[in-house]
This record gives sequence, C-alpha cells and structure tokens, in this order.
Amino acid sequence: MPGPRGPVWWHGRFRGCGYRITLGREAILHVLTRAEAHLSAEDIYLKVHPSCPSVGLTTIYRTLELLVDMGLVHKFDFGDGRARYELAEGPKKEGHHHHLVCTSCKRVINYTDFIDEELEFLKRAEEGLAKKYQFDITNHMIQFYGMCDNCRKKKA
Amino acid sequence: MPGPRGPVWWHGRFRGCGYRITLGREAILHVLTRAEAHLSAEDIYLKVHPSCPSVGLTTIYRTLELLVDMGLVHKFDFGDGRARYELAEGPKKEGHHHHLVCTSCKRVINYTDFIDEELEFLKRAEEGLAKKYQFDITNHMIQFYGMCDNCRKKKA
DNA sequence: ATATCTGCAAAGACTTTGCATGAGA
DNA sequence: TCTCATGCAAAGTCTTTGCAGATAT
Repeated sequence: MPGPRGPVWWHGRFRGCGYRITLGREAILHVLTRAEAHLSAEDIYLKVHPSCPSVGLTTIYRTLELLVDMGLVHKFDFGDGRARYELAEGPKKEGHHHHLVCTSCKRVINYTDFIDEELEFLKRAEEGLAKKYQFDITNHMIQFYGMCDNCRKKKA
Repeated sequence: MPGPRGPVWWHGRFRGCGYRITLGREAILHVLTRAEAHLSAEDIYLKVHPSCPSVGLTTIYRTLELLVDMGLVHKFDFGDGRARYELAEGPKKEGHHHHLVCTSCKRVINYTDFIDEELEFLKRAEEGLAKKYQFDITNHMIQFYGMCDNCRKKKA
C-alpha cells in the first residue's frame, strides 16, 4: 500500500545523495511515516526491533542524523533531556503542526489550529529575515509553553 | 547603578518564594542581566568565576533551574548539545527577540524584527489554544532555521 | 537556631565514536 | 569488487545527585 507521497517516495532522495537503501533505514522511515506522535530515538528503536531485531540503537541515531540533515525529519527538544523526531511536513501539508508543552508534566499536545495570521506572519518573517540576514530559511519552530489542565488542578 | 527594572529588582521575587539571596545567585543574575547573548551554563560559570571563585558549576545549574522555574529565565536548545539561558523579556519589552539558527555552523542570530505582526499572531494563538486545550500559556518560542551566508558560500 | 544553600566528587542519561564485520550497488 | 553501513562496546559530554559543611534569615 503506497504512502501519501507514492511508493517509497524517499528512495529517490536517498539515491540522489549517494546514500544506500538498507533494511534498517526502510524500517526507521516506515515507523516515522506511521508515527502518530514525536518519538525519541529509543521509541523508534523499540518499534523497529520486533521486525528488525538486527537494527541497533546506534543505527537509529545515525539514520536520524542523516534524515535531519536531509531535511526529511525534524528534531525537537521538549525539555526532558531526550530529543524527539518527526517526519517533516511542509507548512501547507496536511500533517503540519506545532507543539504545546506543559512545563510541569512535560506532556506535549500537537495542534494544527493554524490561524491565517500565523501563516501571514511566518511568510513575512521568513522573507524579511532571509533578506536582512542573508539566510536561506528552511524551517521554523513554534512552541507554546504553559500548564495543562491536569497540572493546574493538582496544584490548586 | 540600578538596573533597568530598579535596584535588585528580583529580591522581592526571591523572598516571596522563600528563596535566600546569596552571593552566588547575585553574581549569576548580574551576569545574565548584562549578557548580550544566550549563555551556556559554562559560559556563566566562567563569567562569574573571576569575581566569585567560590561559585561552582553545580550552583550555576541549580540556580538556573530555579530561575527557569520562576519564569525569570528562558532555556533554549539550539541543537549543539548544550542548553543556553537568557533573562526572560516579555513580548513587549525592549530586549524581546527570537533566534535564527544556522543548521550548518550552529551560529545563532538574535533578531527583533517583525514584532508587531508577531504580537498580533501570538495574542490570537494564545487565546485560541488556551481555550481549546485548557492550557495556561506562559511562554512561547519561535525559531527559524536555515543556512547562513558563510556556510552557503562554503558549500557552493 | 535552623532550614536552605553550596562545593566536591561521583553518578546518570543520552548520544557519539572506533573498529572490524557485513551488506548494497 | 568496492564503498558504504552496522553492531558492539567504549568513550564523551552535559547535567544531576548525595552528603557534609557553610550560610542566610
């Protein structure tokens, strides 16, 4: 069953960069593609392991680094000491979202409620910054922090 | 010479929380107040050390954690494996800024442009998210990523 | 007086690296 | 065949923790 971007859409990107297509890499991309949420390296390892017990944590880290460098995956820090990874989705794509992080329990909510102002703001900011600072802007990150319902009730 | 918010503006906040005012904490706040840029724990340690050689790295970390919890300081991750800290500045304050990170050399530029659009967008987003997800939003982070001028030229 | 704070050293956690082996093109 | 990729184990780096002594209130 082909994914939303066609069957093994990333093979071309890999070959174009001179990277090889291996079982481990396929398994990791597979997990990332179906992931509902941001996963840590270990989360991915655990999900890959049942079908590919030969893939070690080291390969997970090395592959993730590769994918981040290629821009296929985004790396996040939610403040709990381990990085999280998500398949990249352009700002207009279906799955594009940002994060709402509870600073108390570290729970993270994905939200996709994009108001027009945000897109407008991002567009202008990226254009302006690119020109002013001579940056090729490829990505942005927006996160909101606060206290979730549960934690607020507990504290009260 | 009193700082921009009055002499030892944070003493009240500390006492109110039952925290003690110590030489180490004064020195750390002093450094953060005058910092031009985001500093790592070690940066702060090195800046505090000349005048307070008795303050160790442990105290730096413990104090920073305290300050972050109090909301007086923001903690950032620019992807190079060490956290950076900055005195918090409300979105309307003079020093409020966001970051432009070069994914290649990790250089970080502070920018203060586009604040008006940003305020409008933030206001709406925070209101909407707070209501929809029952979050008390206290902070936000916006970062742009890309490749800086130098790195682009090197690659070409 | 006493609860808080601190330095030091050690532990902890996540991530990266060296090297010989295995696998893709 | 000839690189590139991988597992394992060890190292690395930043950060946190335990504890006894020092300090602020």
